Amino acid sequence: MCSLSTLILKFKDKEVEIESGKSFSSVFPDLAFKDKEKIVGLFINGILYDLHMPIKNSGTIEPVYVDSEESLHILRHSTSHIMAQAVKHLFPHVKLAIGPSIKDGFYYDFDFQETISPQDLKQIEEEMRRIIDEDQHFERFVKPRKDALSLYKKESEEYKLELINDLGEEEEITFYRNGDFIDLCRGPHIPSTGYIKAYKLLNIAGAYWRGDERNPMLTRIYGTSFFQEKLLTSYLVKIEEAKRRDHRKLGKELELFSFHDEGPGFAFWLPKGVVLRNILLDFWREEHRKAGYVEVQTPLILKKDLWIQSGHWENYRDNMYITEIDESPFAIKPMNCPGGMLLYKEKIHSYRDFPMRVGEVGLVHRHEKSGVLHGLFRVRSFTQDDAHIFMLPSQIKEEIIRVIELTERIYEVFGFPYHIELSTRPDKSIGTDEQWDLATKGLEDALIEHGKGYELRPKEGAFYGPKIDFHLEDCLGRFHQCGTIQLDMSLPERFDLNYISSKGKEERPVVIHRTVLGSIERFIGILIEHYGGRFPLWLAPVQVVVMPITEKHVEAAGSAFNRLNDEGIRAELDDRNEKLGYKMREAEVKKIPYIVVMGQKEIESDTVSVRKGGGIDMGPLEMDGFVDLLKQETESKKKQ
RNA sequence: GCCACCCUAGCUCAGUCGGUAGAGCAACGCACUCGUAAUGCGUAGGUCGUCGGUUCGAUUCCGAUGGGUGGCUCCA
Repeated sequence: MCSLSTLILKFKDKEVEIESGKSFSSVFPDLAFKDKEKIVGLFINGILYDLHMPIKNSGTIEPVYVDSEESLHILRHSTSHIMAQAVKHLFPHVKLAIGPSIKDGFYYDFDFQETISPQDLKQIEEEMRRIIDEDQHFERFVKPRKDALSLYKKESEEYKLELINDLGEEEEITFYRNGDFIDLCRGPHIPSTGYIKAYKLLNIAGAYWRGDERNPMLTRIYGTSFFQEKLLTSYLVKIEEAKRRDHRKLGKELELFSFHDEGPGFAFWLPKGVVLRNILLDFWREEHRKAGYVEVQTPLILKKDLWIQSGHWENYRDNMYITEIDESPFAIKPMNCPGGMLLYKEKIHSYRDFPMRVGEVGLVHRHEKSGVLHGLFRVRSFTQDDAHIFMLPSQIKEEIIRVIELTERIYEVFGFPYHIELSTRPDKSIGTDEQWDLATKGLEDALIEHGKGYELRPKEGAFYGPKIDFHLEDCLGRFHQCGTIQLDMSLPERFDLNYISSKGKEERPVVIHRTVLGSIERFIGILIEHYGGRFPLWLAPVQVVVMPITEKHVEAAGSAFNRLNDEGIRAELDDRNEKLGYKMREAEVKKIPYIVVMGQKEIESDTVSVRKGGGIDMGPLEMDGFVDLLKQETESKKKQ
């Protein structure tokens, strides 16, 4: 890198010569960009820079305009600085940690001397307003390490000192200044604070310094910002929509499940919730039967010795509930696999049995830390749609592909897009390097052959093997981990599993653990939010409500209800002595798919009046036709 | 587990700068017999999460504890 040389910047078909070390803002007059005031950064050879950075390489440049994804990143990073600046004005003794931009906004971590509560956010926002209105210019500068350290020593900014000390010797130590605020920062930043047209501080949370629970707990303030007020508004509307769809709220309103102080993290299932669970499991069993699975059930409580043998005692004990029976220690199962291993050993297996696909809808209990519990998404007791597949090492790839395909078939019915992650060996694990390499390669090969892309998650595997995880994307763009495929080369060893090979010798089988839905509880939570409580007909706990107009029509409504009931349709009869509008409203609030009205007209014409949930009047239908319609819609598992 | 905040009737929420509480909906009763998102009137319902402290007096202030919410760490 030569600071005195001349650089050549290419933009479209133009070329400009500039002096090395000048910033992009100084290049502007020489390049014919349109809407220059809307440019907040540039790509040079595909790498993002802001307008403050000195140019040190020749290359092709591409402007970054307001409202692109990259520009939002720049904007939000700058907004986090302004928030820190405002906080520093209001709380001069605060210590600064870090303040990056994140997916939907930004945060800054502070070490406050005083406690900060959500009420303080308003005041901070007001101070930010002042800074933004001043339209302070951002300015980038470099400091020698020594100066940078002494600056922060003087101000007792211990976190900043730690950050500088962690920077490599050869790295430049850069700062950004706007107004009276200086922060150690790589950038990029917007040209001036006035670029922030809309911002909002959202919430306060605790966060460990550098994400390590052994470190001090800092105070994190989250916020977001946009280049346009209306984009902030629509973001806030989206948050409101997510609140409306919250499965904890809908679960209560729709009477699906409940939680009680007496069992934190343990869901209670109400009649309608149980209907939903059973429908889901019926569907699951049907798909698994077609895919060649059998189903078993293993006990909830098993002896400690078993958990020692499986490695859970050593690696998973903190998450296990321990109990005692006849003075010997037992544990409630946190996973189904050890029980499954015992079942395998029931008899001698031949290579001809393979692959053996053994499902188990198993209730597991895990002690989760109290702070992580979250509705059905994170509970202490949940039902895994588990299966263990026993097979030859040579069958790994094909079998994993079959599991992926089964998973896809099931997700497709709900209309969930998803992505796949491959997690490799964690620090705390059992098994040899060789086993791990082989298992990881097996998963990798299957993913490559299957052809859908995947993300690599180093060290995120289970303690007994690498895993493939499926992350569903719901209708609000949030991700949820559901299915998982884990290749296990350790349990077969620990349980001394064997099969008789074609050569008549005892050999070690390979085991896959896998789930598709992951946890029935979590999956139902996701379904509730995905559909906003308005389930497609095949899943709806109540499919039809029949309502007579007055007491005179109760009998006719009753026979309509009986007919539906006999046809296997989940119907309810609302024969309360209430006005039609009242009952109608209640059925709509409960998001019932179909409402049947029975009055004089219907009795005379031998029809039923049908209203589709959501307010669509379908007019009078003959009962036979209506039943067919319901059956077809149920059968097709139509998405909405 | 950690940080901040919250906990008042079945639900959603007012309220009390310390003098033992109120609305709407729901429930129940009565009247109305009704045509596609709330008929009217009335009745009942709360030791203000629990325990302790300060105080003449605590739902209110303080402390502990339980549960929840938003995050962090962890995870199906």
